[in-house]
Amino acid sequence: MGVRKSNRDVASSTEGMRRGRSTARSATVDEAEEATAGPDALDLSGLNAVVGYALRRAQLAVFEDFIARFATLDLTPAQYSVLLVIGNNPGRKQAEIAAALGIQRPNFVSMLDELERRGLAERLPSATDRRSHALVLTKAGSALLARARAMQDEQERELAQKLGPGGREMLVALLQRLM
Amino acid sequence: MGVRKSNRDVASSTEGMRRGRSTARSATVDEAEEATAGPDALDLSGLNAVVGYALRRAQLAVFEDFIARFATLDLTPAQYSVLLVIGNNPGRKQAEIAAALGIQRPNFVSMLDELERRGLAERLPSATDRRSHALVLTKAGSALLARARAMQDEQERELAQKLGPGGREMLVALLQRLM
DNA sequence: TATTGTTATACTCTATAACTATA
DNA sequence: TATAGTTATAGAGTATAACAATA
Repeated sequence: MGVRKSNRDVASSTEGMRRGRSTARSATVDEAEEATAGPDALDLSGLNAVVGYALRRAQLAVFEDFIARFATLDLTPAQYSVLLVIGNNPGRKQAEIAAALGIQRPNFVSMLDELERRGLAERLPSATDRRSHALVLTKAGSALLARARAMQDEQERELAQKLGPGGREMLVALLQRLM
Repeated sequence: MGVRKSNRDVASSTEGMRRGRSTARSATVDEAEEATAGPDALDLSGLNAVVGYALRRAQLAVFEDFIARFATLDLTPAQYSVLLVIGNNPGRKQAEIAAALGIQRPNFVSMLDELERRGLAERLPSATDRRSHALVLTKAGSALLARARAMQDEQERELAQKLGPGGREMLVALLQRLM
């Protein structure tokens, strides 16, 4: 199972996995066991109780939503994270940014190539080390990042509404403990 | 960014992403903003506050742990989920099992081929429809599933300890709201 | 010697089109 | 005409080895 999908039909991959749609309530107990059973629905109780599986499905759902929103900016989640970290840490070298994001150095090259091609980021020569590149955002990159941040904030607000009062902060705190 | 990794060095991909290691406490507020800052650590505050990013990292960490445990059984998370769903729903056809797991029908074929090759699952002829296959576990498949379940239960217990009193149930309930 | 960025490469996961045999 | 399983294939994401330039 994977996270990033192709750029075609993002929604289809999780279609068979979604069932009941819940709105904001108070978070109390495990509701995984009871499924909105259809006529000949399968028994998925064993899976729904598993933290790892719930994490995977939730992550897919959130990313799917993210990808759909960011399609207008032509940004993937990975590209957004790169712009965000460069923007908050200008002048750092590729290896540092890549490591912070858990991206292999070789794979980071083509990502940067693309961002540079689109005029969003730049590889400046380092003043102290002629091997390394100091990464910065261009004006266009900063502007796009600002728009992306605003869209991301909106998603965060909608997620917070789904999660109920205090739910978002609670979720993030719990997730932090798993890392 | 992706979820499933290659079968070689699973740990390396998230190496650059992990920082502070937290033990069981009570889950209260968002602690994402403060990072265990090293000498010249990067500012990742923007990312750590994002639900989607926290979800991705937590899911990678949990899967990494899962993969390491299940290496002794030579089972991937996907294979485990397939055995589990077939075990709980014997006699269903491929399309049903695949859809329940969010797996594309074409991609499910080779997964079943492998499980059948290892003598864990079987494609029986359907009594009512000569096009479809009724999926069942073999005795060996049921036995392996039992061992896998026990290992998975142990992981769940350890996760519950990391998450603190009521934390696991709370987490699953919150994740359900995102799907 | 070690590190930085890079190229080449391979493997996994995911997705679609199209075929066959049945219904 | 539609469905079940399958084949072939293509695209992302991710991983490693090895190279040149530099430290």
